[in-house]
Amino acid sequence: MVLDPVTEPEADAGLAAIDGARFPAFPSLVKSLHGELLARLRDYIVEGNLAAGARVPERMLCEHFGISRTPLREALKVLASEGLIELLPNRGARVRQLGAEELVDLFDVMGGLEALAGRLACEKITPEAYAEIERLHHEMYSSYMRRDLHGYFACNQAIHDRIVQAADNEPLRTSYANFAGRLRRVRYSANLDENRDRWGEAMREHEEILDALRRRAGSELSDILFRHLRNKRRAAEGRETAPPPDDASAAS
Amino acid sequence: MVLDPVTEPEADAGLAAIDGARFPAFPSLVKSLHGELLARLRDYIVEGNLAAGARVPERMLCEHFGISRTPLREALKVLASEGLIELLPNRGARVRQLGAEELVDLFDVMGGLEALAGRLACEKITPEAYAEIERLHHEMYSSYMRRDLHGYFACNQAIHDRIVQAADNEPLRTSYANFAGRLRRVRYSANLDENRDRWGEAMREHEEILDALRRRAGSELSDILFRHLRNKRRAAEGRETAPPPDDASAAS
DNA sequence: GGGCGGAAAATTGCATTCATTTTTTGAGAG
DNA sequence: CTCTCAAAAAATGAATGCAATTTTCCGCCC
Repeated sequence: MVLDPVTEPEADAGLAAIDGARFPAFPSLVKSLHGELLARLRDYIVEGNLAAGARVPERMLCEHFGISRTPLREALKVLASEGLIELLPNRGARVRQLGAEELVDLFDVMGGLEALAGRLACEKITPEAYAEIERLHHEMYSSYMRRDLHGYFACNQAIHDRIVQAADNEPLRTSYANFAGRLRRVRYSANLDENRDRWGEAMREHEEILDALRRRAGSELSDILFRHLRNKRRAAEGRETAPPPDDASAAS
Repeated sequence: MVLDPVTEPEADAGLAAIDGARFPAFPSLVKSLHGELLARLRDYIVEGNLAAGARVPERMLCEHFGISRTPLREALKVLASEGLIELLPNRGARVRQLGAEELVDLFDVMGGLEALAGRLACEKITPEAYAEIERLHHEMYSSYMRRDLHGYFACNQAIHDRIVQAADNEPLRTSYANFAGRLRRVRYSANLDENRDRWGEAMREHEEILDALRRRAGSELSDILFRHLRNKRRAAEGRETAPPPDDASAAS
């Protein structure tokens, strides 16, 4: 069984792009059909093909993926444990709706994980990996000066990913990917284009980040990264989710 | 189906007791038979009824819990996503064996989560909750002076849990519980009885913890908690897992 | 016209069944 | 006696079947 006779979940421009740093989730799960389906279903939901709060139609997904209900339901149970959907007894699964408070909580956890990643990265990063981050930082700065939002986002994303990678901690990577996935459904129109102040502030924070990392100042970097995420959230506050899975960039 | 004909897995005093502030893991999962089975199976494994690295016998567990393979397999998939077991394609599930590096990584993540909890607690803790922690701290100190290891452990555990509760962040609680569960299989014979130095050091660290919390110094507390966990790990280093599910206390 | 009640349809949860794959077993060769 | 290899046995992964619950739909009453 190869999971083929399906119309490829169209609209996957969003994730595929950022996918450069695809995390393996759990090695044991990526292999073996079940893991394949799990990843596909996760993407399907994360990309917004299902409205927030909407019912998850087993039947429909079964034919969409060309499988029977058993593996699908197994995948749903896992996605529920990841917090992406919720299971109502006898009433099926629903796409988890994020309230404002939950959003804040999730951002804080992301901040905590990035803080941890930064601290660990200071201990473990190789000179090469640091050099690469430095390069990305300068490229980002250049994008910033050019007001190239897209380039800026890409570098920004890459830098944060590199820091997590540099932490060299598998459970951390997995958790990070999980929370990032949950937040990916959220669209912040905190378009930096409309928020020059925040953009400049974010850029300054990144200067601090690079500086702390250069000095391998773990505690400091940890602090800065947490605050950085806090500010990112504040800048994006009040914005809701958006069904169409078009643009996948997130403000920083 | 009522999931009855089984000897109740006991010894979960840790999490269940603290329920004053609700530890629902995921609300959607605790209700509904599936969640019940999931919790039971998780406990069954965490408590060491299955040897580390051993095969997870579906057939046996089915009759043990009095259910068919379908719900059991769903639960196994979830436990795999939690990292408690691993799924080998066509070769079933195995209890995850923690190597030394993974253990270190897990401890670091726990440290990161506690650090985050401390930071958030400084922002959100109520005077009453703080007073309770202060009380526990003094009780712990008293146990320390009396060389009452059991009392010391209990207070220590309670303090860390209260800090997580005070952070008032559901996803954090869930993640924390998840990682704590993974580490529960590990028995550190870092018996403070045989390690007076570490005991005193831990006590001093707890003084710092309380002090930072009193001053609501989030960054500081964050730092201390991370270092505290690091030291805890170092003191416990080199110890392996233990099959018998007797005593459930973990060294600090 | 706007609910109300109840039967039909759909959906869910779990058990059972079936096709593959892996593991075990045992006979025979070296 | 040990190793090899094939057949039997067992286990896994997924599909299907079935009872129970929920949702939908439609005629009916107010």
